[in-house]
Amino acid sequence: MTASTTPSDRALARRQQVLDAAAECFRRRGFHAASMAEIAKTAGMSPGHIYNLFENKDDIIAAIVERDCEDVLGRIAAFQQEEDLLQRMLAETEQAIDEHSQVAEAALQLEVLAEASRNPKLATVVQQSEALVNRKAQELIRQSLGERADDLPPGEIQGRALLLGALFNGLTVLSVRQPALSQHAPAMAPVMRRMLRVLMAP
Amino acid sequence: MTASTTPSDRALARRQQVLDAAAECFRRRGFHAASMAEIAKTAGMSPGHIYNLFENKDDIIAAIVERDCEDVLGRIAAFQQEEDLLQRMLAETEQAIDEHSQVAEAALQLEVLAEASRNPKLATVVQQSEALVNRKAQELIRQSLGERADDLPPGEIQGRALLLGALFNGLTVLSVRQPALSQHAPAMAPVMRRMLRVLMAP
Amino acid sequence: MTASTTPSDRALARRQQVLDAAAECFRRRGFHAASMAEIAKTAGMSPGHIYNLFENKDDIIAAIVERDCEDVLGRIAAFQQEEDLLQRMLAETEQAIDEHSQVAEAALQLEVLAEASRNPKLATVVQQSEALVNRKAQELIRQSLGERADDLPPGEIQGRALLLGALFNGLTVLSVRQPALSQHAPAMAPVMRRMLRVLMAP
Amino acid sequence: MTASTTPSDRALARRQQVLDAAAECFRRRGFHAASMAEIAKTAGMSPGHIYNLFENKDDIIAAIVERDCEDVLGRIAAFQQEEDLLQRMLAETEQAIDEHSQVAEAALQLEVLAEASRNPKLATVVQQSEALVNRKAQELIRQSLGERADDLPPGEIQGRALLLGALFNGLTVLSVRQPALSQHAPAMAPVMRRMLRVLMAP
DNA sequence: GATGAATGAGCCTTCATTCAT
DNA sequence: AATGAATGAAGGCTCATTCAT
Repeated sequence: MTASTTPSDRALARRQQVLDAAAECFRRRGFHAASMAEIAKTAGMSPGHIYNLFENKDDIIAAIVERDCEDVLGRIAAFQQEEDLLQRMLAETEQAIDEHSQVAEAALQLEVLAEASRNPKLATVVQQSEALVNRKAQELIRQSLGERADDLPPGEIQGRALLLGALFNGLTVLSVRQPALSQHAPAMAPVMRRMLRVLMAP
Repeated sequence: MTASTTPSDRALARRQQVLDAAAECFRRRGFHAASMAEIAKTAGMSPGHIYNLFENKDDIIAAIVERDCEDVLGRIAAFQQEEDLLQRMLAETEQAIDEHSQVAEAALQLEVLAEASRNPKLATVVQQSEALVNRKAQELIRQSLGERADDLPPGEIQGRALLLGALFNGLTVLSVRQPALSQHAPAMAPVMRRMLRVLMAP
Repeated sequence: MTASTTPSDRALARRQQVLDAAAECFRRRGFHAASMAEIAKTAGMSPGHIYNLFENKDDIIAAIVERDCEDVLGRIAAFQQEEDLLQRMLAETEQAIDEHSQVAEAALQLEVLAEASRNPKLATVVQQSEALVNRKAQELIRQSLGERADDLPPGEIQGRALLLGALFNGLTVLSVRQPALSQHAPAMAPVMRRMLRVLMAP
Repeated sequence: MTASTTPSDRALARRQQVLDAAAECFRRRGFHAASMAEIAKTAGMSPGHIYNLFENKDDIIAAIVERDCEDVLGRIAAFQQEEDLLQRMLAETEQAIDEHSQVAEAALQLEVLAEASRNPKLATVVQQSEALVNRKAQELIRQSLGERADDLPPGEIQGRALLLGALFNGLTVLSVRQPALSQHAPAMAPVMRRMLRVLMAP
């Protein structure tokens, strides 16, 4: 009758609870400083039970990265519906800058990346996520270019997609390096728009 | 007796030893995984003695950040001697991309930033460093613009400087997200050059 | 309805399943390293249900010891049918040595004994088992001696039975101390036969 | 000046403290039930410091086994000075039986052996110890036989040494299987003497 | 200045056991 | 009878930091 309370579904819901709790703790304290005990308490379950849902602490960040990746892909997909991509991006530049400037979220992302550079399993997840996002970014650029995409030299689209990623990732870094950054969003927006045109227009 | 081995000088040299050792360990293992014992061994002194030179472990990364900052400022200063800045940057784009793609170094930087978002003392150091670098970046841009700098709307230079920083920091992130990145440097270079023109030319 | 699947009978069969699974796990991993979860999985039932059949983990080894004891008693009883016990034992010495040199089985027995020295409940089971086996050993020796048994000083039979037990238990220990032992079985057999004569012949 | 307080010597003394404490705890609670915290407390030092002296908990039993082995070898060596070995052994049979019947010590030995069957590092230590003791046992037997040793078939000495070991190890097992064993020492002694003659006399 | 022995809090993880269903 | 989700105590081990020498 109730497909939503299938054992597996329950476990899935519990996993989400843990992921939410862990993300919160990681943001608050950092990955290493957040203890499993704290995560368990935040998730409203016992430390031991977390290990029925995840292999270990590393497995939790890996799952967070995967979930975030799906989230990003979803947002990109929604974007792709847009008629004139570039116009939309230019219209929302200030907002995009703000979104990439949430310090707590940024810190978590940076820490995950640092961790990934030494944890092979996490590295795999991160790189596969990135590969998916990069592919979508290329699609976005092609879509924005329309038929003129075919005239570009090989590698050009890839180069643009990478730098588009770098630009937004760079904002994330800046938000930690200069938490006052948000005050400068108005100053950055016009310049940003010019860069977006370079990346997405012919 | 000998002025060159004044206690203070000796201590300074010892500090450098520790900083070198710590940077090496941090790059190799990460900030949290590198133990004081390992750092002490690498630096060729006892763990206890490190505490005569630094207040604690956090203090060591703070000092590393400061030293790195001075290094960057020095390189920027050398750059400022250049006649035609933009030409030089365009000529060295590939090399600049490569330099920002050293994974181990990148990981350490990201970890430091993540740490800084939760450690006020480190945050201060990071933000002051960033402020200095940002000021230099603005000088660079002004210099590149020449007298036309004065025609720009207020905040424009700051916006450019910030995005210039974001772009390079973004490459650092990318080098962790896509360690295969270096293969794409040739594809990125032409696009990168166009972006540099947007940021540094009138 | 069907007498052969009476609740009690079913429970008994389930208990055997658990004992088989547990013995296997204990042999493979050791008593402490074998988890109830693993035993349950091996037995093809849930961890929770094991607690409907046994009071706790200790209770399981106790039951294994009891079962093993019955097994040994059965084999001794079969032996007792023999016309000339001593001849039979001398004929099968090599085989007996081999049987007592199975490392995995030996390890489990030693572990159980160690455990018994601190767990009163298990101690009771072990000591009662041993008492039964010892009585049978005395019968065996008496049978082998025939009417000459009556000429022996009091306690002599008990002394022989104990040392007979010690000798075989010693082989078990040796099989762990020297896993290469089986290579030496041929060297031990002749000596062993002389010792058996000392213990079982007049 | 004081060679006995050399750093290395101090560490050695600390190690002995730990070994004494650990042996006591292991005898009292068993290897798995004895916690490092308890051992540390018994040894009068912090848990952390034990890890400056030993690699881990397993390393501690390994060291205990090695120390015990040296102890046994020492006692055998003292025995070897004896003019008439067999006479001495026959004279001290009751005492030897008693010595091998200390339940607590026996339990520890059995547990170590069980552990060794699954822990390769410990297995190495146990087997090397056993090899040394076995060699000494062969020497003992040769010495007892005098020149008649040369008339024996090859392997005979080894067979005797192994069974000599088995016999005493068997007593250790019996002391756990039948803690009341000591009451039977008088009954066992005469039989034991005959077995010793079989093993050590021509 | 320099050592390194020593501390002890705290972490991740495991697992026997329980209980609602 | 049977499940398996859930608990929570406890364990081995690490490591920043201190301090007597």
